[in-house]
Amino acid sequence: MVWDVISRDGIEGVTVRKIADRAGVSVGGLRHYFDSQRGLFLFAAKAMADKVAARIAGHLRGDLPGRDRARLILEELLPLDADRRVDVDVWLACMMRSRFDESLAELHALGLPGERHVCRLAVAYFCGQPPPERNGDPLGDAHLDRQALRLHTFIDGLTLQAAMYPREFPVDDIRRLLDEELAALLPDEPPNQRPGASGR
Amino acid sequence: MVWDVISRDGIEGVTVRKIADRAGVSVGGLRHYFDSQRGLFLFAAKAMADKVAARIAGHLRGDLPGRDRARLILEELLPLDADRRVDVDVWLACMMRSRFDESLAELHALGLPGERHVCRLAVAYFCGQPPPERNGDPLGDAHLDRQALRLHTFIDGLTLQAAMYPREFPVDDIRRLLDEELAALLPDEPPNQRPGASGR
DNA sequence: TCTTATTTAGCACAGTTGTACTGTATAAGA
DNA sequence: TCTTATACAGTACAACTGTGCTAAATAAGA
Repeated sequence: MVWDVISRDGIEGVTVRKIADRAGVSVGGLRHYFDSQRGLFLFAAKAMADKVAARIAGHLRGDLPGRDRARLILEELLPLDADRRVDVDVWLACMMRSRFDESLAELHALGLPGERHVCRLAVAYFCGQPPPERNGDPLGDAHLDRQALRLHTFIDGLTLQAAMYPREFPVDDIRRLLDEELAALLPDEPPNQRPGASGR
Repeated sequence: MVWDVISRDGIEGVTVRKIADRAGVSVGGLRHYFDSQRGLFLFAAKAMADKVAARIAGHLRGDLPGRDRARLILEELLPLDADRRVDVDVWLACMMRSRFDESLAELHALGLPGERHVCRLAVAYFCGQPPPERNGDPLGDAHLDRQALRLHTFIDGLTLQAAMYPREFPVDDIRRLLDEELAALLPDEPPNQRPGASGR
């Protein structure tokens, strides 16, 4: 689909003909479903976002220890396997393009708040706090909310670096970096006690 | 120049005609200096990298308190004014494209190590440690080097977020987030003490 | 002055892109 | 059966792209 093309050739390689070829139809056939390229693009991007959101929602059900659940949630944002690598490539490309392409404004508006909410969810589960209800709600504990935002920024950076330099960021390293960051940001002791002593 | 076009219309808006228009020459005139579009692109990208590197090198001279010097260095990587916003836009666009455009492999290869070295420099100055000499050298203190890599990832994330959502990241907030991260990552205690115990 | 090299302009050309349009199967309903 | 709506294929076209080529302007040297 569109995703593979973006992930393989970059977002500039997305042409109606290439997509039609890959989908096994003709350009006219494609146009029957999408009246314009922007429609196709928006559909693909939203479908991808929905897919990731569904995977995350799947981790909200069932009963796991909070920290495991938090890790599973956050790992959906990282390029830890072929699927998620494609997701990240598409996501970054769409975010980049949405800065200049007005037709992707909808995606742009949902991107940052969506990720932020996911990070808040993860932090809440990690610390055994009640998760925020609606999308923009901050965490009850102000300090914890700040840590959630720091985590968000860190994850965005890690995503970017790992996506751009996959050779320098093998999967195990990404997981380890995430774990270390979680341990440093949210030490499992009463918060006014010395938070050092993280694994060394 | 090329930079303005990238920053205004995105990297996909970079065409020889638009650049020639903006530069006040004709397409033929441009071609006299750059035999191909890739040459032009590479030149612009390297010139931008050199400009930023020169600004950072300027902060290495003179004598300032280590922490101020560290902040000045790191702030060169963040979109804190119009110039640096353009730099960041161009840099992100080039990094993105260099994943698929083989002619930018040189840039790609220098991107991550360069940023990493800058972060190591900043951390060294911030903590009064001897700065690394050559580009790939890690910090002497292994823990400090890990913190430098964490800082690097955080800064990449902050850069990305601030570049994509300038409205949600006013300059003062970016500065504050950087300061908070520095304070959290590198608490100002005697260096042989356990890291952590950041006052709260 | 004439000669020559450099710099710039303008145009042509082939290739690619998004999109509109026409025709043709296929399936369903009456 | 005929009718009709849907799902495609194929093509045409205008716009735009990078690049090559030719010619003119300009500067410099002798």
